[in-house]
Amino acid sequence: MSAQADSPMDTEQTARRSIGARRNPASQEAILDAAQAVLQEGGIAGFSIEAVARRARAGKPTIYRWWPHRTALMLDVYKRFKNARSFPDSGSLREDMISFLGDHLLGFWRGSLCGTVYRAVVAEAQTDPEAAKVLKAYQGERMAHSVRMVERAKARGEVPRDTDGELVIDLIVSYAWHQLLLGQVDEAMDNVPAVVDTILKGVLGYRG
Amino acid sequence: MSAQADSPMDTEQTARRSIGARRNPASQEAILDAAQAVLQEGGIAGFSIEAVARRARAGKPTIYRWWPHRTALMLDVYKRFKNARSFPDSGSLREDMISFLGDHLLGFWRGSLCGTVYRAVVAEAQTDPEAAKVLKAYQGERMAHSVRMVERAKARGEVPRDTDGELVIDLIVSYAWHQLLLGQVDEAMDNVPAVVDTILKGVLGYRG
DNA sequence: GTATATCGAAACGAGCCGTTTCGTTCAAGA
DNA sequence: TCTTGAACGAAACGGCTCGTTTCGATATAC
Repeated sequence: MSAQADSPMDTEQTARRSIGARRNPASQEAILDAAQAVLQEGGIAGFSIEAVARRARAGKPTIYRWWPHRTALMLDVYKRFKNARSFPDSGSLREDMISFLGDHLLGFWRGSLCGTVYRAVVAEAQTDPEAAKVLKAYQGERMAHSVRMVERAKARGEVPRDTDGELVIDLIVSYAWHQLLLGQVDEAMDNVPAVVDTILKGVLGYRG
Repeated sequence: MSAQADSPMDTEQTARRSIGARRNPASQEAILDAAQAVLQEGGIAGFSIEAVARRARAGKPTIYRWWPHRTALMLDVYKRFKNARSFPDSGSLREDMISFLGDHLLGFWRGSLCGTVYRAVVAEAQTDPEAAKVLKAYQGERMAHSVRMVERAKARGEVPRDTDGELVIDLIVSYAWHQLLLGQVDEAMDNVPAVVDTILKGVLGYRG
């Protein structure tokens, strides 16, 4: 996260100008930095093209030229966070799930302040159908990766072959979303093992 | 739902005036009707106090006087839907949970078009901290009611006394939220029994 | 009879929207 | 070498919604 290393203010000291008949990478960087800063500070509420342009010392037309919707800009910010994080593979489904929920989802959102950005994206998807489509596609892609956790457990004989892996992942992700959207990520960290155990073993002592 | 019976247009024909030094119920009704119509037609995107006031033929100050935030107005619209629905009490926790998830949450959101309103409320809570507080309070209130489902099961000896009822409810609600916010309520209906069974019994055949 | 609180209407300044115009900068191509 | 053309930041545009204020009319409560 290069943006984390630098102070939020020093996106650029000298005024940027055109570098000829091609896109200026410095401007692109500065705009993304500014968008990230604005999102993290004010959430989606304070996120406006005007604010981003001011902060980046860029012209509004420059932003509109390269990002058709403000959702596209937000998603680009989010993708900068989405670094290559390898999925857990501890040899135990329970450990994998705990790491997935506590580390990959909740911990990641909390630690990198990326949760704020993600909340904004989810909120935007409730408004803009285009954003909804992009988010849904992203979720599908993540699901395809996450479900391997369960597939590996099947291969180990840890769970039966006919286990619905997508349902298991979905329950975990749903819990994480719910806590994120209610602003309870910190508190939710404590419940991680209990959530995983409930999904794996159900309500202990349940007599159906 | 009286608002469903009437045409969306005929909130009032004659202009409403003050009826003295007290709140005008007709105006309150007209504003809620208008807010509901605007939300259902345009989602949160087209929802503005101006639009509601125009449609209700009401003054903006009248709205601001009685609803401190637009979120409060949206939530009031939602509550009009949610009223007078008794929680399931079938004598079986599994049946209660299936009814809760499939009927009370997903089915309700789908059937009454109320899901659109709720999505808007959740999205708004990502923007406005005040809205987030209101929504969180509402969730807490609902949780207090929902958790009785589990308490009754404890009384029947269906689950142990030390079962974490809030966690069980939370997992159900989280799943419903996730599907709602991704616009997958219809598809989610098919998974209701599987979700409930997973929460109650875990992954069948899991060998931890 | 008077005080008081409500109502709808209209207008306010502020902010952001998305677009257009303008002068500058410089790579690409003739 | 010289011209073309795209990208840049700055500024301004008309239009919209915001939340607030002012206003005259209304009718209850005291």
